[in-house]
Amino acid sequence: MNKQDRKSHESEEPVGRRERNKGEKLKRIRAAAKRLFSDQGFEGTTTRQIANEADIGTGTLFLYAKTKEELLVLVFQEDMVQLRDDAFASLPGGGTLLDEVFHVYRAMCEFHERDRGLGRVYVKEMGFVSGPNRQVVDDFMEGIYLQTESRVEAAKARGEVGPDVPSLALARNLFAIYFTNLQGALGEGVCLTSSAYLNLLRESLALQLRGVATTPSDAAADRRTTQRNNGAKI
Amino acid sequence: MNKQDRKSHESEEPVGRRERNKGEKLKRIRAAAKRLFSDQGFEGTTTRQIANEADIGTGTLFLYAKTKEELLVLVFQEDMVQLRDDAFASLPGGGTLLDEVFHVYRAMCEFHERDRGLGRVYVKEMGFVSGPNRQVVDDFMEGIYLQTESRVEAAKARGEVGPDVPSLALARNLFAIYFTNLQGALGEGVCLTSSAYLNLLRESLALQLRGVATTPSDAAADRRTTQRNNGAKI
DNA sequence: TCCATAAACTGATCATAGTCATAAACGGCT
DNA sequence: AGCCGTTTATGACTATGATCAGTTTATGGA
Repeated sequence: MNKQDRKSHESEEPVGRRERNKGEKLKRIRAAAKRLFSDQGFEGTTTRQIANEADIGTGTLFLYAKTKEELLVLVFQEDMVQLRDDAFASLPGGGTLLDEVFHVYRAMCEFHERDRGLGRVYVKEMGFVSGPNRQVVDDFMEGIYLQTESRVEAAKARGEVGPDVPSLALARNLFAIYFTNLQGALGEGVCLTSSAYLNLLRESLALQLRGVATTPSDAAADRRTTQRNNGAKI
Repeated sequence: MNKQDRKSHESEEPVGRRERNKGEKLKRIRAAAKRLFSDQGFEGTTTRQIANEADIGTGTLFLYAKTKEELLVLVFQEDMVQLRDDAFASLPGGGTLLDEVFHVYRAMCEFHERDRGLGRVYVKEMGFVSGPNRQVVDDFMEGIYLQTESRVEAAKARGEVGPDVPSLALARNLFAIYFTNLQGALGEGVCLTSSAYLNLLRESLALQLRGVATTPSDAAADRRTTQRNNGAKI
């Protein structure tokens, strides 16, 4: 409260020197971690190197990230949020829901293929981040789900998806399918941008949309959906 | 080849002392790791403790498991394979495919709930095991998929599932849904045996089976499927 | 039986993630 | 300004996963 008073008549800065310093350091840490992880990989980089590059003490680093893995989260967050929103923003019009979902997840695959080592650690740690950076991951997922739900709603409006289908649950299932495929492919040596892999992913996503019904009526509608292959040549 | 010759006329043992010793040690390591991980958790146990309990040198341990995580794989393998096969073997007759799949994954959830710390590490490492123990994980997954496919085929025979549905892809998707739900629940504090969580899981699996179609025709058939709640009380 | 080779074993040693007691920097108060 | 409680910074230190050069043990042939 005093801080607010002070701020109002002494400075236009929204924060004191303390906060500002903290922000600066965090930025430096992010930059250092990003550069070093990219250059030397995750395991090839030591926390000391990062601390050094960020020009802080080795102990200080762990005030900003409880573990080395959290540093990675810190780094990836920026890129991934950007990527996610770009992918959703660049959806070409006139496609099916499958086309749209595949478009997004393909973009993510392409991203991870660029640095598989980092991708591996990221995928591994994603689910088990705790502390303040937990929020970062949660927000990222929230964004995925919200934007997917929005596409699902649009598909409902087109009559492509039944009105009683739970959007969030569907979004979560689609992500689960993407994520587990990703995990498998990163674990083995499978190339995430090979058409073999991408087709597999697309078919898996299609299967979630198609369901399991016997009726040949919507099997036709579905075949229409499945065959538009969106540039992934066999 | 010489080994075979020798074996045939000098001893009934299928292996020499060397092999036998190796087997013995592996057993001791497994037992030690199991006991210590259970008692003290994964992170609370040091590799030295395990080596000590198994009565081998600290360096020897790493001849049997390249990393500490591989020790975990070693331990879980026994339990999980057993659990998996028990779960499939104990399927009550007369249920839908959803009932059957849910039965299996619920059993696994119950198992992991007993030791969440171990479960967390297991889920984390599962996908990225390399070296000789990679095979252990692959075999486990193979078993899941094969047995699930077999249930899918049965469902096809009942007319519950369309004949053109790819069994393996479906099995993989169902596992993906289970696995990602598990990961999320272990990451947060969510109880894996709470009916809230189990219902969520069941609904997610149901959604994969139901698909996204508008047709109310099989929505009816599906509702029948979904409501049999298999003991998970709300 | 004895030797030569290869395989398996070992604990001292290393590398590094993460801790902690201490110190510096800060902000509010008089 | 000058003091005081609080937050932030620091690097020596600890704990532990993993390695490796040297040793032991098994094996198969002479």
